Parts: sequence; C-alpha cells; structure tokens
Amino acid sequence: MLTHKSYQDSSNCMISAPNYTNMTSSMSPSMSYTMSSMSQMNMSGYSPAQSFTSNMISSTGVPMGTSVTAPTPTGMSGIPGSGGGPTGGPCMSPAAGSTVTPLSSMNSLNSHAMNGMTSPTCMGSMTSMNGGLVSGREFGSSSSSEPMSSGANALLQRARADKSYRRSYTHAKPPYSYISLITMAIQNCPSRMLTLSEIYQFIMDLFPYYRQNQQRWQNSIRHSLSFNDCFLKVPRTPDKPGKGSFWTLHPDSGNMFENGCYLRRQKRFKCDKKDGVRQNQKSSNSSGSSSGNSNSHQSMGNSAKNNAIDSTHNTHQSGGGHTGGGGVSPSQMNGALSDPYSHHPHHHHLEHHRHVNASLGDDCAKLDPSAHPHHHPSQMEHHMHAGLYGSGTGVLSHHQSMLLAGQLKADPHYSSSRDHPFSISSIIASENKADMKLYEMGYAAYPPLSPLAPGHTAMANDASYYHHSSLYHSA
DNA sequence: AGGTGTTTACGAGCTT
DNA sequence: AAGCTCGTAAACACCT
Ligand SMILES: [Mg+2]
Repeated sequence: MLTHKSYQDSSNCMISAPNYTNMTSSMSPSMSYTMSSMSQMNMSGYSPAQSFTSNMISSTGVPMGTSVTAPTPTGMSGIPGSGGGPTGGPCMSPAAGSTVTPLSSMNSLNSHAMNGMTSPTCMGSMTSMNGGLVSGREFGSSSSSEPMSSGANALLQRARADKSYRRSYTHAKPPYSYISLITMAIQNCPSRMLTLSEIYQFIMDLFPYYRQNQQRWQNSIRHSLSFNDCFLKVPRTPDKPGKGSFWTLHPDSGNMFENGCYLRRQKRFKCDKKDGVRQNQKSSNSSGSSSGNSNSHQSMGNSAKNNAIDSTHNTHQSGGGHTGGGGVSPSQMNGALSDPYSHHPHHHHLEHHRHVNASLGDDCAKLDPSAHPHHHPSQMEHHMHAGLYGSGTGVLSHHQSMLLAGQLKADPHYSSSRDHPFSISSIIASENKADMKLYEMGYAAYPPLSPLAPGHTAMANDASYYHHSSLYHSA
C-alpha cells in the first residue's frame, strides 16, 4: 500500500538531521535524469546535438515497482529562490543518453499543433558540454549498463571522481515543468486518477529536490491543476470519502510533450469549451477542438465577463469563470481514457467525451462520478501506485498488472505509449532502471536533503538553466 | 485549522 | 515588440 512517506519540509532547517522520515521503508522511487553538469556551459545557444536516444525503453513499458529515486543535481541552489535572480545552477537533463524522459504518449489527435517537427530535438543538446563524458547519464544508464568495457569503466570512474559529477546533483531541480510532473504522476497511475496529495507524493518520491520547500511548489502544483485545461477534476463518489477530488488528464490532451520538451510545451492545451457559457450549462457544443488557440494568458483584465469569448481572448492567464464544479465522471474517464475493452474510442473521443459532461465548468469538461459502476474512485485508490510505488516488493500483483496493462493499451493517452520511446511509462521505467544503478553504485545516495547553507534557501533558480537547454525549446 | 481549488497578478525567458 | 508558457506569490472560498 502506498506508503505515504512523509518528507518533512526542511525548508528552513537545513542543517539538522535528515528528515527523511522513514528510512525503513526507504525504498522510494526516484528517477534520475541525467545530469549534465552544465554548470559552466553557456549555452549560447547552440547545442546541437541531439543526443537523445530514443529508446531505451525496454519492453516492459510498465514501470514496475522498483523503487528508485532520482537524484537531482544539486549543487547548490536548490530551490528557486524567491524572486531572485537568475542564477543558475546545476541542471539535469532528461533525455540525454539513453535514458529517458517522461511523458509522451502520443495521441493521435494532436497532430495539429505540430508543424512538422518530428523529432524531439529538444532534448539532447547538452551533450556537448561535459567534456568528454557524454551526457550525463551515462553512468547508469548506458544501455549496456553492466558490461562495460574496461575502458569505459575507467572513464566512468573517472567521471565519478570528477568533481563536477560528484557534486551532488541529487537535489537540483529536475528538468520537468510542473505540468510534466503532474502528467507523469497521473499517467503512472493505473486508474489514471490521483488525488492532490498523491501527486505530491509521487513527485517527492521521485525527486528529492521536491522534498524541500513544499509549500512553494505545492502551491504551484495546485495552480497548475486548476489553471490548465489538460487537468480535470474528478469528484469523489460518496462512498469514497476522502479529502479532495481526483485529478486526471483531459482525454484530448494527447501527448503534450511530443516534441520532447518537458519544460515548455509548444502549445498549451486549451479546451475551448464554449466559453461563452462557461458556467454550467451544457450547452452547447462547441465542439471544438482542443487545441485551438488559445490565447489566454493569465490575468483577465478586468472586466468581468465579457461575453462569451472569454477564455480565449485575453492575455495572461485568465481563468475564467467560475467554478462550478463539476468534474468528470470516472466512467467517462474510462471510456475516454482507459476503458479497455468496451467502447473503443476511435477518434471521436472528443465529442464523445464532451457531451457527456455537459456540465462543464471551467474546464471543458468535468467528469461526473455518478456513472460508473465498477471502478469507483475508491477502488482506484487501491490500484494506484501500482506502477512505481505500490507494493513494496516491487512486484505488481496480477491484478494490478492487468489493470495497468489494460489501461496502457486502451487508453488513448497511452495507446501507443508502450512502445513509444517517450512515453511516460517508458520513461519512468527507464529512469528507474538507470537510477537503480546509480543507487547501487552508491551514487545516488543522497542523503536526504543536502545541507544547504543555513538560511539560505536557495538562491538560484535552476530554471534558468533549463531555459537554455534544449529541454526548453524545441527544435 | 488545514487541505483543496480558483483566480489574479507579475516576472522571466523563449518564440514569432 | 508582442505573444506564449511557466513559475510564484497570494487572496479567497470551501470543505472536512
Ligand atoms: Mg484544470
């Protein structure tokens, strides 16, 4: 069962002891993305290479329970300071070597937005730097991990010894946007629905960096969930008491990271729900499309509601209307997202889904819990975490496996994810693997919380680095 | 009271 | 320069 490990936020107390609360169960999963120490690089911009390797994923596709954790480069700054300046810090990049990157799942529908880009160029680039060592991830991941030639071995050792490497990267900010992280969490869950706290947990388990300053990033996560149309709230059923609702991905969101950039999507998924009506009402149709256009930046100027158009027209984040509530029903989710056998969603999911919930609130659609006979959220909770977390054993139960597998296949989000190199599941799986190794090598032993300077809560914003990296832009 | 969700506002950095 | 996406901070409304 899911162990909710509690990581105390040590934001302030750096020095003292580690607070990783339970060491016993210590297995926490974590991914290791690569870390290239780009510290010094200047990304002037180029970074041509594309090193990523796409596939690494083994066949499994299913992240199984192993647990691992991903180190983040830490070095110093860890958490973004408040307003701080640009500073920078270490960064890691997913992708590079053979490892992975999360998310993906392609979905048919989104073809639109992409103009021709096909390959994820985004990532990779950092290779060049790091002197010889290739991309960071090398160590663990190299595909052939184990048997390395002596030469390679030597190299590796050298690398490890290398200060830059050695620096603990464990707590640097992972190169994924919150949207990416949330997506990863949700996709990793068989039921494809997670509560807020489970999302938090997933992130902390995977990335030590986020065991700190929880308040800060958690607020951002909440903001992301509410603000982005790609995340939908699924209310709990009565029989399933509990704290908040469940969160899931909008069926039409497709693979938002197709281009391989996990820090910045090319286009943000916007549900055009009929804006005009926002409120509740069904109405309409609109069918729109998902991508659409959107222009909404945050902030609405003021005027309250203008007319209908809303959501799309203003600048800066705007939300819109009111809440209203609503949510998507689990059943629908199944249909659209995961239901394995029964209806298969061809491409109409779009509409299909849309109607159903007529009650859209702000998001395009919200699912309503009522329907859905089998599969209540409650049950889902059980299944959750089958992937990464879950059984301490690391082994999924038959049931879980089935579930997971079924979902992977059926879910449009996933449909091809299994084989797709960038699929989230793939990524997670691979990352885990890689990490495991690191772990074993003693590499990743990040002591929980590296001591940051007392009082210094972070100054630099690692993000700045990412921005320069290919992770940030696409082609 | 504390966890959840929504919404505004702004700033940073990238893309057009 | 304008437009976007993303990260933060914060004020609030609601529940539990
Ligand atoms: Mg939302």
